[in-house]
This record gives sequence, structure tokens and C-alpha cells, in this order.
Amino acid sequence: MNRRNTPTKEAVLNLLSNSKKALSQDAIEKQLDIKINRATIYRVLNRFCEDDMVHRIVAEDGKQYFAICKKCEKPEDVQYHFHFRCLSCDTIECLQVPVNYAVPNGYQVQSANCVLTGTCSDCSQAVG
Amino acid sequence: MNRRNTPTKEAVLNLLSNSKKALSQDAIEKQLDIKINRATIYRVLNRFCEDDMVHRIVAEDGKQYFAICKKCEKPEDVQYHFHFRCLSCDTIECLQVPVNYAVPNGYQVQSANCVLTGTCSDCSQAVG
DNA sequence: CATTTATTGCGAATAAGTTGCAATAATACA
DNA sequence: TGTATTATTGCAACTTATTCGCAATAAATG
Repeated sequence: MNRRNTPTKEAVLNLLSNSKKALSQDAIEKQLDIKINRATIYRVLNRFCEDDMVHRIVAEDGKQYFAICKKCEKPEDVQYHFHFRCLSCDTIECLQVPVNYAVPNGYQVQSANCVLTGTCSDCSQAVG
Repeated sequence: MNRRNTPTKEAVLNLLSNSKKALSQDAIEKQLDIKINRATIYRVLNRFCEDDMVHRIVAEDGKQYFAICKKCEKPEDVQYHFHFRCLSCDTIECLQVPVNYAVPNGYQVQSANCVLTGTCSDCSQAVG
């Protein structure tokens, strides 16, 4: 199952690389210049996740969001970080805030999905 | 919009009260003795959440799970806590582990949804 | 250039959750 | 205790996110 390079793959990866926010399939489809099928976008994203190039966030709305962030490049340092969902501008971003936890004996953690929801700094300021 | 007491409401509340795990609508429907419509269960659960009797967790599977836990009784102390999703026994439970975070300036947090996924203590031991 | 097979598009399927509407039943009050 | 008010319920239909089967397309390899 060797991976192949396709325009689709490149386009999605570019978009994610240049985005400061985590993107949903929906958002990706809208922002792409080229028309790519919904199912294809999901498949490309799922492959990225399998290959650990991208991480997946599930927000309180139950939707999946995808992000590449600088911290992902040094996973030893900050394996899991908080995400922030802004209800005002409806975006999700990676925070430079590590997730610290100490689970009770016997629990084995394989992954963490931590999302804080509220108003981001941009939108908080916009009020004043 | 005063709340009324109904058998449905009581049954769901009882189930949640006696459950050590967070339950999905699906699980609730199955565990109930009486047959209650899917939509009704959701409406009852949503009302519980509005009234702060129950809290809602969204897991990595994108599904909603509902729980009453002791910590919820003293929300000042431990407002947010981690949840644990066990892939082995397919359950979600509240951990007595508080969520600590320090968001950057300007961010306003309204809620937190933090789920750790892996193998719970029961299932970890089951291997040996 | 030909072969292999990963990738794509399409349509349909699945699953979670919500909504409109009419019927039912819990509460308040005469 | 009977009646009016309206919260709650069941049903069916709808929405939205995500996946899947399948045939067609197009990377990679040699």
C-alpha cells in the first residue's frame, strides 16, 4: 500500500500547512481551488492521519477537524496539546498548552482529545 | 417552561444515577425496561443538561455520552475533569482527575471537553 | 510503453441527532 | 374533583457527517 502523489493530496496538504486553524472537510472543500469530491477529501485526510502527518480533533459539535501544527513536528516534547474552539468565529486552533494528566493505576492512555470552547483572543478584543 | 415529572424522565435519571459509566442515547434505550422513543430520550437528556443535572461528553467517535457524577455536585471544586474512553469495553467514565490549563491572554473558556482514550484498569488487568 | 494497483468520483448507505406536528398527560387552579 | 393549560411524548421525516462499494482513472515501476 505505497502512497502516491496526486494533485488532490498536494492541494489538501498545502491548505493545511498554510492554515493557522484546524479545518473540517467542509472548510477544506470550500477553500480549495480545485473541486474535489467529499469522500476523497475524507480519504486523503484519513491517510494523512494514518501516516501521522496530520492530527484529528473531534470538537463538541461532534465534527472532525484536521490540523498540522509546529508542535506535531516534535511529538516527544508535547505529545498532546489543548485545542480551542471559538464559538464566535467558529474555528478551532491548536494551543501551545500541553495536556497534563495523571491517570489512576492501570489505565493506559493511547490518545487524548481535549478541546476548550469559548471565545478566542481575536473575538474577545473585537467586542471593546 | 416549567418542568414536569414523567415516568420517562424518572427512568432515565435513575439509570444515569446508578450507572458508573457515561451513557449514550443508544445505551440508555437498550438498558431501559420501558420502551422510550429515541427522540424523547434525546430531549430528556438535553433538558437535564440545560438544568445542569447531567453533563455531556463528546468522545472521539463523535458521539454524545451523558453522565451524572459525584464531582458534578460540587462544581466549584472540580469544574472540569477528564473522561476516559476504553476501547476494549467500549465505555466512557468520569475520572477524578481535574483538567488544568492556562490559556493565552484574551481567551475565554466557557466549557471543556477532555477525553483520554485507551484501556481502562479493568481491561488492562484482564490481559494478565 | 505496458502493467500494477493506489486513488478518485459517484451514488448510496449508515448513523447520530433534531424537528414538526398531532396526541397525550402532568400540573395548577377553580 | 373536574377542567384548562401547556409540557411532554411518539412518530415520521429530515439534516448532517462520514463511510463504503464499485467502476474508472492515473501514478509509479520496470
